[in-house]
Amino acid sequence: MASGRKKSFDENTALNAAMAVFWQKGYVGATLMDLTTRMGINKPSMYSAFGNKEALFVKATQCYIDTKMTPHMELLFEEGVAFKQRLKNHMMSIVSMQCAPEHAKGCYLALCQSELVSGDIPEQAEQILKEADLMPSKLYTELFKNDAEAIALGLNKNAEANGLSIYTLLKGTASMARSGIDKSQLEYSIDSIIAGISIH
Amino acid sequence: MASGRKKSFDENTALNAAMAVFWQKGYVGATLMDLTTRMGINKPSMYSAFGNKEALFVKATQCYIDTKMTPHMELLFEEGVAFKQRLKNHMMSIVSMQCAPEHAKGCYLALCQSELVSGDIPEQAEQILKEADLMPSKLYTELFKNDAEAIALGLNKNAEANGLSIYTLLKGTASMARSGIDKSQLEYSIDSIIAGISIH
DNA sequence: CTCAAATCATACCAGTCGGTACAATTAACA
DNA sequence: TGTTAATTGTACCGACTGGTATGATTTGAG
Repeated sequence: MASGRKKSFDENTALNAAMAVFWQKGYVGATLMDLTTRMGINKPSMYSAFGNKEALFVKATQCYIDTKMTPHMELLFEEGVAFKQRLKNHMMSIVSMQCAPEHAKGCYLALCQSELVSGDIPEQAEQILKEADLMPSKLYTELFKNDAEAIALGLNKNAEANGLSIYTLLKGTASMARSGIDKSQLEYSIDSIIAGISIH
Repeated sequence: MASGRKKSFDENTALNAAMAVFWQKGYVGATLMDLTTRMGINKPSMYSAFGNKEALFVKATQCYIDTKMTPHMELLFEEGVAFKQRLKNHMMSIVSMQCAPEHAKGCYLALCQSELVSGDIPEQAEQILKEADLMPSKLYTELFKNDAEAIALGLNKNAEANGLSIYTLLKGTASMARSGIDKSQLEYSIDSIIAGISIH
């Protein structure tokens, strides 16, 4: 069975490039020209490797979740670290990424989720974005509800509200980071608010 | 001097409709079709009345600042109201707008500012968006720095950091609101964080 | 009533959008 | 070394983008 010409690009490398473009321009704003140029391939290669723009976006988004988002989440459950410190490590780690110079500022997901209201986002893209938005909410709530230390501090009483406060703050830093604010100033805000975390 | 046919639409009404479209879709996402349809006019009428898409956007944005943003700012300086209460009134008023059902959820400015990173926003649109982003930062900082009550509370020591914390939180509620969260839950977050406002 | 000025609707412009047909190129197997 | 399967580059598709030229319509002033 003769099997043909070799692929001249690495799919994973190309996917990371696509992720960077969506991170910068969102779903609608990213054109196939933007994508294929930065991926270093041309349209037919992209379509044969990923399907279409929507499928590429879904894969790029999943790649973001797996490689960028998940590592921050694991900091929340690190053993031998105090509850508040875990929370702080988690948030600082996220803020650091939001301000990193290697890619677009802010949060890939927050940016693309803001496009959902337009009604111009295709179905599967919408689905993964909505799921990704619910995930941290649930995770924070469960953390506040089940963590032994959090229970001892009485933070489990308002687990959901406390979780939403954390999430709200991080969405705020994402937005501020996208506007180009310094990392140090966001860290200072996080520090302040964590310090006063009665939370209630 | 004969002077012709009457305009069949009200410019201000049309401008408000355009504002609603940009609020929903951002600058790039809002097409002339979207705009003219919701404005109830056709393209030549739009171009003769407003210039082009960019000029329409600048006017719509200025309209947003004047009619939507400014009123919230005045709550910060209301006489006979305690400092923390003014801050709370201000934030609650903004959150209420971010969740209002009459128009798109979230913040018009935060949405369009997030498009700046793409590099696809024309010059004058970019300028007004950047100015509008700096304004609240300055205003909060000055409030913390100069308000008699804030000085008495020692909040003037970290005026800039405190101001940025407020702004960060409100950008967060804007993002959460856009995702469709309930107003009551955001109010709860604001309440909690204002309560613990040592701020430091 | 006439005529000039302003707005209206239609139809069009070049450029770009996401997506593809097709043929030239490349490589592994027989 | 052919043969065949896969990838590549080019050139194209209809639909839609922001923006306009044009002529019909409507108005007020003389």
